[in-house]
Amino acid sequence: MATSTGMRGRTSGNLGGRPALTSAHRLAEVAQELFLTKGFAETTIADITAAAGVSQRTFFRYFTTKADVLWVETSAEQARLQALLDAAPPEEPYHEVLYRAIPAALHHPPEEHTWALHRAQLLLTAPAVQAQAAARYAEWRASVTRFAAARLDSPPDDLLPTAVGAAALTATLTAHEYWITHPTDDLPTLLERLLQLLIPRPDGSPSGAT
Amino acid sequence: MATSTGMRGRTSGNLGGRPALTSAHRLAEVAQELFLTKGFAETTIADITAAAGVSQRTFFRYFTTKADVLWVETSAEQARLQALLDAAPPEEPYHEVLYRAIPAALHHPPEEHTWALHRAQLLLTAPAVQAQAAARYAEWRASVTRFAAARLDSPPDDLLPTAVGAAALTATLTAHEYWITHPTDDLPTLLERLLQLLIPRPDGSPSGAT
DNA sequence: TTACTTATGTCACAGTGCGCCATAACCTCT
DNA sequence: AGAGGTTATGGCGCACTGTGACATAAGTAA
Repeated sequence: MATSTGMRGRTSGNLGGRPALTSAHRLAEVAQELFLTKGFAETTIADITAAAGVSQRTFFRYFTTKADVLWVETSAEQARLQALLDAAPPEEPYHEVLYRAIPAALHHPPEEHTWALHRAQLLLTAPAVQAQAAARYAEWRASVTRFAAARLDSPPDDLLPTAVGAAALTATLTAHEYWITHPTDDLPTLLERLLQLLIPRPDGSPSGAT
Repeated sequence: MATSTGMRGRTSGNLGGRPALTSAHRLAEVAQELFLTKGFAETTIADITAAAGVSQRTFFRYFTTKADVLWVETSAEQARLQALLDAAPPEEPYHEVLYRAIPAALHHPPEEHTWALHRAQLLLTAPAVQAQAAARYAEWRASVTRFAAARLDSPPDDLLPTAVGAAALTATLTAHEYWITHPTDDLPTLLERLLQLLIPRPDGSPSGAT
């Protein structure tokens, strides 16, 4: 499964060859700061590369798309989720695993909260970013779908695991969306409540709305 | 509420002025056919306008974006949903209204089925199309959220109506996504099953999974 | 030094989307 | 018919994104 990040990362092993002038992280950092001051659409690649001191061509060697700089962190979160799902005890009900694992995978230390909030605002409002979003979301959802299918002992393209994956994804997105309009709310709490509201449970237990 | 379609429709009232050489519908028709034969990304605006016999500049007077031609039908579906929700009897439980109204709003006569399938394939797979998608999806979801909030007698930015709107949207999308990989399945049936699985109900009744 | 490797820069190009201005085609009123 | 207003179109230039081809800089190992 080629996780298909939009990054074209330069080779990591530095045994020979010209040393890199910059890095994906550095470019993403510079870019995100410009996005916050000028807005995503108003920031050009020329702005970013000028600030970073490299040529435009170099930018596109690190990222396939301008929007891709916003998704640097995503693969790490994706990997955390996958690891948490793999490590979950088999006897734990699948919905409880998800209530626990998804907020945990998205957890960031307090000092990154404003960064995470800014990122969420950019991810959910800039149209060009949405184009890349679908592919990332698909991986997130697929992890949950596979997990649910395994727990339900059904093929992953059955409707129920599909629904569980879709619910997990939309809970994640809705929580962030709600969060950016209510920034004082606690994201993990929002996440857990939405997961409880949205994830279907096969045992006929009540949905968590009250 | 300016429904903000990506169309820049020429004035409809034709009292005076040069008659239009083309129309949004005609351009969308030509474009969609090219998309199906060559693919979305591989079809250029020049291809479309050449086939339609107008200049490129004219295309961008009808649509703000290449991807917008795929969303012509959307505002009609959106309007149908809104009308159905407005007309629903107040005593009917909100989730049952949604089970009924959403498949109805998306209903197309049998002769349009292949067209609808092709459109769904394009909408859900071409990255550039996703950029426009978020705005359309937001309207769809907002209709449901407002409806749910009214039925639940709560402000529309409460978490429960928000979750209902999110569930309705993701059920719609997931049904289409499932449909394009299982084209022989019946879309309205898929829709209804997913709505039953995903829409949270406040009364503690079992979720519909079995 | 020589060879190899890797990152960068420059150039040219296709494609999207927009602003501006001229022009074509239709209307109504005189 | 002619004048004036209205609307759609066409053409031109431009900024920006993203790519391919090719040359070059700056390291490492022999």
